[in-house]
Amino acid sequence: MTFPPVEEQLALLRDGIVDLVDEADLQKRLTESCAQKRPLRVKLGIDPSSPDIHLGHTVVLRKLAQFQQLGHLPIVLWGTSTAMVGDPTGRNKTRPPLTREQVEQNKQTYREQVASVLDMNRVEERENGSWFDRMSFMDCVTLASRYTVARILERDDFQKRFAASQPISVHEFLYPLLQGWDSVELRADVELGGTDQLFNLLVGRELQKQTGQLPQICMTLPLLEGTDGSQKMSKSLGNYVGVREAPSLQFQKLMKVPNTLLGKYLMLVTDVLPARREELLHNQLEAKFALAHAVVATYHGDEAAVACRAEYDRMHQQGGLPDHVPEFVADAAQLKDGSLWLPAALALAGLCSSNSDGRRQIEGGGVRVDGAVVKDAKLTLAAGRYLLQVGKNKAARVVVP
RNA sequence: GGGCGGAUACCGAAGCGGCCAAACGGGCCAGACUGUAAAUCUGGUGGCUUAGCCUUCGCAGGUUCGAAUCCUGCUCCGCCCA
Repeated sequence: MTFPPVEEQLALLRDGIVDLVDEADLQKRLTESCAQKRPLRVKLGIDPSSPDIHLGHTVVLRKLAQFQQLGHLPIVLWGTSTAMVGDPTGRNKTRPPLTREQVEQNKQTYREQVASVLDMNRVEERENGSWFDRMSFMDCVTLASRYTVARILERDDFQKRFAASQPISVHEFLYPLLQGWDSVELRADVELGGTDQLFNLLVGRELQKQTGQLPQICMTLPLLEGTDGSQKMSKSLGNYVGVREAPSLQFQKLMKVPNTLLGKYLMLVTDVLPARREELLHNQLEAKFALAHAVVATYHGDEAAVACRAEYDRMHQQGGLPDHVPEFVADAAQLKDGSLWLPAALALAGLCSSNSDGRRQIEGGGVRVDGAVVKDAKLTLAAGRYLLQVGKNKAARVVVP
């Protein structure tokens, strides 16, 4: 195994990160790794607590992939135990407990999705259940004795919750210790995480020192805001771009990312190099197209990305139609005097959520039939085939028999 | 163990006997403006072929001509004291 020169590795690895504890340590460890031809063990813990991953998750995964490309060994640690405990980081509500089956299932789908970022043939996969499941309660007490309450309370969000008189469960106190113990079990050289993980990562470092290991290097990456531009990307807020979503949906969502976040997105979710990023940002629209292209190309291939761009131009600049316009055939029971009421047609095609919603959209001027804006909510469609559009993005054909 | 407070539409949050399908803010949808977006402005945001009707304010009962608003029980949640 040979590695690129240390300086070159450092330059790449530093890109996009927030905290690095500490840089001198990393440089030293990289130098040793070169000399001994030993890949670094780079740990990323993933709690399979929901079934899909989105671009927010890929930020850290991409950094792990960079280590892999440099010849180091990614360790994907499935938090099968920790997923059941639930990471308290940044939480104000208790998370609903997951069953073992759910965790296992989520792990499988995560695994497939992680494979689009990481070469899964060259990773070490582990599960922390393999050690935590075996620990007795007394083992747990021993682990707990390795850290003090004061030190756990140093943690920012515990402090805030404590100050705000919000509840903190005892098992939440334990979470950082569990995550830290994983590093001991894995003999990690480096651990990656989001900025909100810094505390947990540092606990790992501490526990390794206590057990006579070299303390791991901790590296954090920014949390990615969602497409709304303000809150952290998350499925429950609906501001995410899923890696499994259809190409055109991904493309459209990315075109809605606020301009102020373009640089960040390019840095964190694409391979575009820093110099090129800066160049792109001179023209924000082109930068945005480049971003949308890069992401769609990563998950669906280059061809799909090109097709999305063409579709987007057609829809937004020429008022045209999407590539695939679904067709719905009205049922005889939905007709009155042989025709179909327009709001009902919109609801039938899924363009509106109900007849009432359809009526409002029509009155608001957002509905087109065969390309012409219709403002009469009483309009009915006689037998025939119609193209219905609501806004710029939604279109469907409806056939009235 | 004791005391107190809360549960309202997607979310936050008003309302505290009729004028409440329920203020306001956020989000979301649509329109205008921009080769994108942002910002801004406008309209909309329970259902129903809608000058009207129907179903909603934790759950179940009750009082009243009339209840989101009052009473009783239940469930869940938070805070404080020990």
